[in-house]
Amino acid sequence: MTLKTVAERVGVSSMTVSNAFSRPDQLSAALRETILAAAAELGYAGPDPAARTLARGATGTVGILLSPSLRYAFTDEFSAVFLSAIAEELARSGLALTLLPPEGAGVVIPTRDVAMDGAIVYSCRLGADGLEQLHRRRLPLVHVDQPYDPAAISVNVEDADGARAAAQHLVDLGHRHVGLLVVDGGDLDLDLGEGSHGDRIRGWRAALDPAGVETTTITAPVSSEDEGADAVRALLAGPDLPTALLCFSDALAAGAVHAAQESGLRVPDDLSVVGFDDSPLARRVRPQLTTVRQDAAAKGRTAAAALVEAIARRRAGAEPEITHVVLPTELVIRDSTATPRAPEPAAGR
Amino acid sequence: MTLKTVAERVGVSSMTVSNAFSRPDQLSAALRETILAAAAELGYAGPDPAARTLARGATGTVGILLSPSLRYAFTDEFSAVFLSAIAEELARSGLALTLLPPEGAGVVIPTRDVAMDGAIVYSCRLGADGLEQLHRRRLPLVHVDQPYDPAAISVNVEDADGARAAAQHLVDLGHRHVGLLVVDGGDLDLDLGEGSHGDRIRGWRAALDPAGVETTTITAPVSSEDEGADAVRALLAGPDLPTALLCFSDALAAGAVHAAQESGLRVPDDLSVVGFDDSPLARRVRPQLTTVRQDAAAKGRTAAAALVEAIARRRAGAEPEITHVVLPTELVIRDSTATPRAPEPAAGR
DNA sequence: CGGCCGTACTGTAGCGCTATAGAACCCACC
DNA sequence: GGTGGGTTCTATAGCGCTACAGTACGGCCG
Repeated sequence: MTLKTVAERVGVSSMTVSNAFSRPDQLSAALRETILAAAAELGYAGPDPAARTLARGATGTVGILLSPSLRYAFTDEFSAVFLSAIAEELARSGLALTLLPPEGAGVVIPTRDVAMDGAIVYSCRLGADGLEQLHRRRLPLVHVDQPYDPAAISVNVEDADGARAAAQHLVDLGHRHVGLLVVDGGDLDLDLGEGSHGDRIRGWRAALDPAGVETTTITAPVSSEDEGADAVRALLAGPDLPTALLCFSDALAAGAVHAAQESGLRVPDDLSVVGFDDSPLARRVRPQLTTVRQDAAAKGRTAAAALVEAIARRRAGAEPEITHVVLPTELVIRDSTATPRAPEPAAGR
Repeated sequence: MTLKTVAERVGVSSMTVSNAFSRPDQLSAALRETILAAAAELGYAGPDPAARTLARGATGTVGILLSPSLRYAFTDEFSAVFLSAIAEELARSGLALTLLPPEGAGVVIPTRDVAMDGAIVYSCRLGADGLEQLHRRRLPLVHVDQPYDPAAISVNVEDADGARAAAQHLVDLGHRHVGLLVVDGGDLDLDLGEGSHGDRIRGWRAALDPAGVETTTITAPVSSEDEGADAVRALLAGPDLPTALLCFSDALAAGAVHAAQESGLRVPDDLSVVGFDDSPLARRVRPQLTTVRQDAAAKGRTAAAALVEAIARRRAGAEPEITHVVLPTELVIRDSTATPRAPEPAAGR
């Protein structure tokens, strides 16, 4: 059941049937109707996508490499908005979005073996297998929240600036001991972390260290409310509590708030909590979270649009245009931060 | 830069190079090393996926058709867990997951034009364009939360039973007027809705109607906390309030709880609220939600596994085996339901 | 020493489609 | 009435790979 089957049935060349499906302006409307009717009657669904892909050199799909786990991307509300914005922007160009498992399991490795027109790389460890395979394929690529690479089209946000503003806010309120709640994928070097992660930590430090603020770093395995709560429970069980907590994400911050409230602390009176992202969650938590706003939907749309353009240039045979977009962040002060309850007379330690 | 380039460089046939990449057991280890080294040196990334797809008849990708909007799938936490379970289960077979925009925008229509080995159809309107295109392609398909179709492999949950149990719980508590908070995609016939949606409504009614309970139906455009809150705010602004609310999802129920609390009502004393799904959200809301539990991860894994098997059978030339899995639901009684505050002396109306 | 098997490699024929160039024909228009 | 220019349809040559059916050869056995 191919183009040829239909062509023979109608008595035209297979090229004409191809045109009936793919380039309607190349034949008369009447003949096209005849052909489409014959195809429908034969149960022919249209040109085989695989063959078309090979002949045209375009797949209609774009990949996204998410790390560390697929689960994180869906669990985190901010990330979910980002993903859906990408998918929707791509849909406007008729492109589907393929989620690429970061590590190939067996003999088939999606990052190497799935046909696609380009890919978005989202907060992946450098050196990850999948990332290297994508690069080797010379696909049009857009990096999002990755460390700066002059050779790669990238979309980032002002992570460091936003984080610094958040930390400065705590310093200004008078906090002298601040907890840092970050994500530990397992073997990241936290203080020299890559991409967003490292930038935020560096941003916090840029405000805290010069002010002589004591810090305590705690980690959650992934960015989720439950993991954030667990990490903070462990912190609260120990001595020498910080008076404020800077969190890598709103999800972690929300978990932190719950854990604090559970153990009888009041937020912000006993513990100030700052999130990051300003996901919808930030306004649902009570008290509403002070956080650093970034626009997930804009980030997704920007990345998708950049990739669509890169693909178009490639197809036109043009040189790729390397662009580096940096979207703004903004400190949003809500109800989860306040002056520390009993300001310590002097710095501890 | 093709197989042939590498073949000529090494001085072997292109078939041998192909084997070096795809069937290591077909050549000596030494030659394979030589070939791989030459490929690396030339910057050859491996066999072109598009050509391989055409020649082998397998793509390494599976589609998922989500409706009504991509956004919903990510926004709803339950659905996010379901999706990530699918993606993870597929990854075990080396398959990637392609998100298919439900309606094609332009000349390229993913459901018709993207190459894939099979697809999962998730809570889609029957008659949706995308759905029909997938069927026409005769792809291995698995339906999830779709209306019963004897010809389609399907995974469903006991929506009606779960919903009936939830409604019966309210009846047993003595509620005589219950609100139904459902999703209105725009033009669904609510009472005869399809798939999960209709089943849940029918389940509620199966307990409420025989007991003579008065019902008020309100709708939210999508299943999200914010939309649920909006819908309930509108309800609360009117007269003749129900004493309990049955919600299509936990997200809607959570929004309902927030809206009720906002306007000074206590849950469950002034208003009982029942969710559906038992997503992680249900335990985060205060009071914790009474809800109908279904296992999102199991549903995702089951659907993915069924599709993988259907693809394998197809590849082996075997007849498809039509299976219909129905996963259990379970009423989970937590803190958001109670006896109505001031039991009306007799039925109203 | 001939026959037979297993391993290692090769040649060819597609997979189903589309790009491109070109053939056939009709319609003006000078 | 010839010529140029549309429009409509066709023939061919790939796209880059893999399945399959070989060929070549070394070793082992009777």
